[in-house]
Amino acid sequence: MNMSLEEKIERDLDLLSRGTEDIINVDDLRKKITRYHQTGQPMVVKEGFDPSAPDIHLGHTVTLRKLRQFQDLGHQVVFLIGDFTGRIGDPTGKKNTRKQLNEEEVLKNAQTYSDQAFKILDRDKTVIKFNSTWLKDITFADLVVITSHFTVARMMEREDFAKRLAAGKPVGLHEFLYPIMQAYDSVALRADVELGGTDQRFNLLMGRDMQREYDQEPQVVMMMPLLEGTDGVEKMSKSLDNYIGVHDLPFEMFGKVMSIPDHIVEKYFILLTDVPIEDVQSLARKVRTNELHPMKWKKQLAREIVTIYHGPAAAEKTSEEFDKTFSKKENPEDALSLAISRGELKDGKMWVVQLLLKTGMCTSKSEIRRLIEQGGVYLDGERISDFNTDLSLPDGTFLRVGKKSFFRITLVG
RNA sequence: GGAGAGGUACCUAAGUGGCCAAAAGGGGCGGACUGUAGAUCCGCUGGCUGAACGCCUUCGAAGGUUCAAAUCCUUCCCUCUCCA
Repeated sequence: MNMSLEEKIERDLDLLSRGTEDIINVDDLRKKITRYHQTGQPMVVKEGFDPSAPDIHLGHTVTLRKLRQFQDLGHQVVFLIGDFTGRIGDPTGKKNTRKQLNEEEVLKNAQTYSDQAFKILDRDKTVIKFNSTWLKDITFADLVVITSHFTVARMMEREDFAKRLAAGKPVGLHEFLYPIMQAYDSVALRADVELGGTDQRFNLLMGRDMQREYDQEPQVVMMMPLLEGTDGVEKMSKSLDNYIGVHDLPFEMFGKVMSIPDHIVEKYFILLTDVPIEDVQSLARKVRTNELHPMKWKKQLAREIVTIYHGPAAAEKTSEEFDKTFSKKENPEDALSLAISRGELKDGKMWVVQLLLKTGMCTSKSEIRRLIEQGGVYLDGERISDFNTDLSLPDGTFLRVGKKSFFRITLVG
């Protein structure tokens, strides 16, 4: 079908705006899109990645998916690895000064990081760059010139710096350099668009300022909302252990999605799935009018997400498995296998505490004893509440620890 | 360089000689319940010992005083505020 130029531009704008929190500014974006359609010159779309946490979770995929949309429309994505800045540690949102990483750690993380990102990005349409390429050669003299464009007051506008200062927390001088370097990256790349979370507002805007200083057209700043983790309150992050990893196994991924509170389900639909926006809204409406049960709603979300990372077959299977395990309380099929060598058994028996230690989920025996006394341990569906019990363990015995951990015992040797 | 405040468990934070393995809240874990790993309620939350209320280690670090130290003293490290 033949679209007019106007229609193409509006279509692109609509698509790219889905789920965004803020775009600074939309007119600039429209101008750049128009130029693309007129001249065929793609936009350079940049996002920087801090390689301090090597595991990608759904929180990261919010902007990655947006980058993918740019790619699908024909634009050039630069996956910028902040190997140089990573050694400083982005102060964004931190209540405390971040620990600095050494070069080796940063590079290793960068590798695993980009590998995982290609679960979402189109590898052929992505350029990977390291910001050390240009930042490492900056001299002290250069730095003086660059930093002279910015004032201390300007730096202190930043909420997290101001807050830390007000709270009597330390702010390292080197942390001022982070936004400056990130802004300089935009100059080095001649970025047309930079993507980031809303927490990146300050850093992203610095890029615009810096580009003006270097007589470049300022980049469009596109901010995506921060994704709450499974607790529904805090930003998804590995350190808070409220994350859903793109590498999580289907069952775990499904379960973690099911553990999010109801109020963020719609947001997850918008930011993490390709379900058309009208459908997302109609589902949410049905939940509000009690036409759709919140649990069913959430199960659909879980299926959508598992489908993206593991395919539709896995999603279907996992969904049934979940019902069996938690709604009907049956033993799940794919429990982790726990190998026990026959030599470790005495008269075919093993002490519970010893067995639990084998699972590797508790490191201290006091913790195990507590777990048992509180009734969190089941063997073949029977609760073991005395830690003095010796258990006979035939091959294939089913061990359940707490709500979510299941083991199938395999005898070896 | 000067003056003052502070560093307590995963986090916030109380405790200023014995009643302190250390209040309270958050988080986490377990149980009950059910709508799911959601909500609510209850319990647990340093380690060791096949378990008694027995031992060991922990309140920035190292020493010291004392029958007894998170608490007092000395030195050191770190942070904040004000002044220069």
